[in-house]
Parts: sequence; structure tokens; C-alpha cells
Amino acid sequence: MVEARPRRTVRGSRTGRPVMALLDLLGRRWALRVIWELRDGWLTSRQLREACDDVSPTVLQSRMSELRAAGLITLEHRHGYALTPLGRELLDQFLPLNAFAERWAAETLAEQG
Amino acid sequence: MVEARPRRTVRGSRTGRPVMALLDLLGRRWALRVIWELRDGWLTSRQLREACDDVSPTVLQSRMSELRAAGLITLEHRHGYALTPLGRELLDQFLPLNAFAERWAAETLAEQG
DNA sequence: TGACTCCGCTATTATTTCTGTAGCAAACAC
DNA sequence: GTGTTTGCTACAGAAATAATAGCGGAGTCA
Repeated sequence: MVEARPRRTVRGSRTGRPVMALLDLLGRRWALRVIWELRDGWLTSRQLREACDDVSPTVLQSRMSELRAAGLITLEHRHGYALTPLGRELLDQFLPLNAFAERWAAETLAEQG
Repeated sequence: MVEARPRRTVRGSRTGRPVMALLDLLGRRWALRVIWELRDGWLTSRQLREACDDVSPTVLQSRMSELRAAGLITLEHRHGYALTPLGRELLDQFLPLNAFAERWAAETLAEQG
């Protein structure tokens, strides 16, 4: 597994600039979705798995490990997974994405049927 | 190749809700990065390839086809690729990500060495 | 105690995606 | 013509993901 940590050479960036490392981390399968699904609070690993359309536990565990190492997600006994304050800040930047997606859907379907 | 279009069952979403389709589309390798690299204007396919750390042309072409089908990116003869107005709106939501990435880098490195 | 349930997580194999390299046909310049 | 750049493709190997089954640990309750 490749960890994405800033200021190092990471997958997807020769420079290791923070934003490149972040784009790489968030560009892995289910990463954005996992953060999205944690928007309302704690979820156990199995609840999270179900929320993500029964994603394979292999990939889910990989993503959770990476996102935890990146300090965006936390895991607590008897509670499950949740966003850290930093992860919450990241999600807050993505929340308007929902409204955008609705407009995107309308325009795309209008043009392409 | 799987197209990501809203209100259909797409890869990564059984419901086909627009935001899920969008998260799936943006969660594919190099998708976020490509949009990011087009922030300053037109780039030819080879300039774009170079900007993305010499990404394999196979994947790049896949992403460009998908993003064009999604109406986020356009291709014009003798100019190359650029964001559509809709794609520009999407990027504008991601631009603050740069500042966030810098803080993320600082905090992550401070905690984990 | 022992059976039960749910937790986070792992093993294994098959499939899909991505990488890396080379090269194509078309359009333009000289 | 020769040369260059364009978007794009073929191919084989490497890596990531999917799908299914199941593990040990911790809690609950009889």
C-alpha cells in the first residue's frame, strides 16, 4: 500500500506538493464517497460498507487506513469511524458539490438525452 | 468503458443519484488532477500528459473521453483541451483545496513526523 | 460457563484498471 | 516531398479493485 503524505514523492506526483498528494489520495476509489457518507456522524465499518453500495471490504479497509494515516478520519472503539476536525473541514468544502451535481445532472441530461 | 452519467445506474452507485455519479467520475485516477491542471487555460493532450507527471496516454484518453461525455471538458481543433463553463464551476469549488492541502500538510507532518 | 452477535479486519482468487512503451493517421509548415 | 505536432490507439505487464468467505476479539445475555 502506498501512503499519501505531503512533501514526499507520492503516487501521482513527482513534486510531492501537498495539493497533488491530496488529489491523489482523494482520487482513489471510494475515498471521496467514504468521506461523503460520514457527513452525518459515526458509522461502523459495516454500516459504511453498506452505505457505499456494499463495497468490497478489502478496498474499504485500504481506504480507511490511508484516510486515517492522513488524519482525515478517526476510529474509536464501540463507535466506529468518523471524520476528524480536519476531515470535517474537507467535507465542508465538498458539501456544495451536491447542489452542483444536481445542476450537472440537469444540464447533461438536457444536452445528451 | 463505463460512462458516468446521472440518473442512471453507474459504477459506484446503485441509486444513480447525481452526486454519487459525480463522486464516482471524479474518483477515477487522474480525473481530479486533470481538472486541476486545466485551471489556467488550454492545454494540448501532450501538455496535459506532461503536466500530469507523464501519465499513461491510455488512461488520459479514457479520462478525457469520460469528462467530455460528462460535459465538464471540451476539445477544440488547434487549441486542445479546456474546461467547459460547467467544468469551470466545478473547479472553482475545488480551488480552495490548495489552501486546505497546505494546512493539511502542516498538521499531518507536525503530528506524524 | 457457553452460545450468540457484532466489531474491525484479513485471505484468497478473479477481474478490472492502470502503467509503460511504441507507434498510428491526420493536419499543418516548410 | 520532409518534418513536426496533433489526438489517439495497441499491446503486454504491473497494480488496484471486486467478490466471497471467514478470522479473532469483545460485548450481551442465559
